[in-house]
Amino acid sequence: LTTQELNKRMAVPLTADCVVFGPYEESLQILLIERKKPPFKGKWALPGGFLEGEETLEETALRELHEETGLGEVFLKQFFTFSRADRDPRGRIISTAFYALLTPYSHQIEAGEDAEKVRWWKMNELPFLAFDHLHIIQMGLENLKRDLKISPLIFEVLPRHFSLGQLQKIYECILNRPVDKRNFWKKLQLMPFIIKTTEVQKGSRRPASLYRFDRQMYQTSVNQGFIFDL
Amino acid sequence: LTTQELNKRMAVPLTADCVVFGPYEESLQILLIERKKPPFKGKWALPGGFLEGEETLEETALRELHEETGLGEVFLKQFFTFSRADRDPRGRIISTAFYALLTPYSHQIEAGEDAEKVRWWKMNELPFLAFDHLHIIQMGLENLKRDLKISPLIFEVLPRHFSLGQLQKIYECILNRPVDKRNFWKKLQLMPFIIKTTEVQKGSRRPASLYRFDRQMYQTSVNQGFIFDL
DNA sequence: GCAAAAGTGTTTATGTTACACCCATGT
DNA sequence: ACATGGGTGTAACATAAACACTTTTGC
Repeated sequence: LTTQELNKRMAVPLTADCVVFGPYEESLQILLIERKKPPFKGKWALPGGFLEGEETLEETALRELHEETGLGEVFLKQFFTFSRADRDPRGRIISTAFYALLTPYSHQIEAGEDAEKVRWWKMNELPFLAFDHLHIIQMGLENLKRDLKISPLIFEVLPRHFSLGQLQKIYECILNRPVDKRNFWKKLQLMPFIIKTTEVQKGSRRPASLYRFDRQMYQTSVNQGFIFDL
Repeated sequence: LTTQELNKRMAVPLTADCVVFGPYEESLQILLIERKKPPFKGKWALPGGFLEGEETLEETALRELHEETGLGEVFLKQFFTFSRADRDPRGRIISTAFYALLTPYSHQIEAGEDAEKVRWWKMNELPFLAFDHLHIIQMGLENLKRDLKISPLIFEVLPRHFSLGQLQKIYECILNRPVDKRNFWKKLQLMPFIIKTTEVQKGSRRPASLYRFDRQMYQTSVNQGFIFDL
């Protein structure tokens, strides 16, 4: 094999990085870890790590997220592969990025082996970020917003039974703008896969009816030509 | 370094593969090459190849497309990275896929070094495809259709000056359904960045007015809140 | 009884769909 | 003259946006 032939099969270490969005109250938050090792030791970064064994990148992302933050059973969506040669000071490392969506304080988080700390940061108060992770976050948010409008992503964030108020708050906080309650509720109630349960949510003030998202009914609707749009 | 440590930096060869769409007359076509070498020697596949040197994957895609098919100056969009361990019989190879859009017979194509032949195939008459390339094509088409609706992609396919009839035909052939002429034209004429030139297209029958897409005006419109939607 | 979130309809404006004929040219 | 694609407007319909008050509970 000539040098050129070898070059053509140049092998590159790959990582999967996760932009975990946690909408909470008024602001969208992101889960970051503080790096324990160089490079960028002590700096904040996206959870993620190297591809291992026979895994797909999707599996890498899930595993690393679990190892570094304790999160499991999370919805992940691949959105871009970052390949600039100078994006990592250790040398050439290519990263495939995923975003996740969950309710922050209903999941336990715990710093894993490679992380000094883990915590939620508000989108508009982010610290200095390692590598090109700020850029990755920005692209992740753009993709999330676009996908949210045309696919029933939002139900991944919610508990199995949820109130329409909860749903609306999450939506508002991701899109970062207020939404008219009546119009929003109307739209949802016209979706045949949003089903009112007999349960109510007690606790704060007037109890709210709880709804559930019926995945199977959603599939049926889509097959019959339903186009999701919020 | 322990085996595990080495494992964590497992390096993988990367390829960039291109799904080149060429809408023409009634049908959407895809550019394929016939492979000159094993594996899948003599079978049809997407143009693409290995990442080299300091390139980004975007640069790899452009270069390989040029080397294998003769195409240059093409609009490319990254849409997914395929990472199943068994997707390539040579071993673990990960591929980042791009789609491109162009008018087929206004570009010269020519089989390069690694290709026996290059030719356009109709979407609904595809031959047996190497690797997971059929799957890649399907995902590429889904992404193309989605992007086409909300971004001014279609102007990448057209010559600098184009008639609304040309535009409509391409649109119909990608979406694979007829479109109402008057409604379609109305929408376009309301876009401030679709500008009528003084030129006309002679040749066939009644001459058609030619329009151009003003990229700068498009940016201005978007900044002022314009939301592209066709 | 008061604060706080749940719940509910109607009107207006806007955008989308459906639809058919004349025009300018080449052959 | 005729065949071909270019070019144009309106009415019906559907969807989206604006808007405010009553209800139920916990404190």
